Amino acid sequence: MPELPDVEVFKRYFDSTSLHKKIKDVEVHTRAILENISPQRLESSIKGHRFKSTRRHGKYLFAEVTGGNILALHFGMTGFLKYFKDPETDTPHDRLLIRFSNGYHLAYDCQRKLGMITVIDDLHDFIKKKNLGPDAMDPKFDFDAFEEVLAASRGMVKSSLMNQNLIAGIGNVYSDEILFQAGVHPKTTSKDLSKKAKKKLFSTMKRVLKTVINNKAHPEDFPSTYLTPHRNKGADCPKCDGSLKTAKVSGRTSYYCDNCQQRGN
DNA sequence: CCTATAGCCTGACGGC
DNA sequence: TGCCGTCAGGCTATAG
Repeated sequence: MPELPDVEVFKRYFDSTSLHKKIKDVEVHTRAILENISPQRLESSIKGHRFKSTRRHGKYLFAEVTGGNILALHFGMTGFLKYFKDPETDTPHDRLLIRFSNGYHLAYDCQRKLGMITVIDDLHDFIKKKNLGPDAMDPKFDFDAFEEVLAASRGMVKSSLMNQNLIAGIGNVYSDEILFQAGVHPKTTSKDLSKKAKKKLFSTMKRVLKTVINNKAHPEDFPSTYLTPHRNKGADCPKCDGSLKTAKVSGRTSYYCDNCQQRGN
């Protein structure tokens, strides 16, 4: 579930709660969540420092500490952050706990352990190693770049949108939303899209991501024509009289409306 | 080269 | 009541 907009909301939460505070202690509660680093090395990389800035690329969040090390976080599908003071209000699956000297804590919670945490020293090296495509919200990722991505992939357009090596940040839920708002059927093959449809898809992608971020990624606050709050079997289409359908695309359940979303065009 | 699928992981839910 | 199968969807590894 944590896709680009969700992680952007996490970033802002991190910024408003955890920047510039002295890191008193670091506790790794689940070492399986660590990638290529020991609990000891993670601890010594950030302990005694302060977070000075954060960045986001796709679904990854990066927090740089004084001294240069960068804490890299991925949220899998159940990850989130919580800043709190009272230990009673700790989350049930806190895999990493950062204690600040002001008495507050930042927990990284991830029930299903599908997320990951590591420490890196160079952002661009990391992005390169992970073979991540451009961030979907990066202004430099413009229509020409988007068109190249679609031209390079032969499969279904939903698969292209979700492929992190092509575009970083879009997952199952928001690819469905983008396709629904653009009126494109998820099983449309990329090569069947007209120039006009590609342009609409591109501008819709940017607009949907921005709208979701502006609504703090809370589906209940999305515009009434949005699909996301209706992701359950047999739900009514928020735009027409029909009901939503599901189909498997790239092994994921895709929600769509046969009436509102056309193949091709 | 490319895309599709299985599996990791945990908890919720429905059927029997 | 309680057990089992299925599903959720982030990713990687492997099969096609």
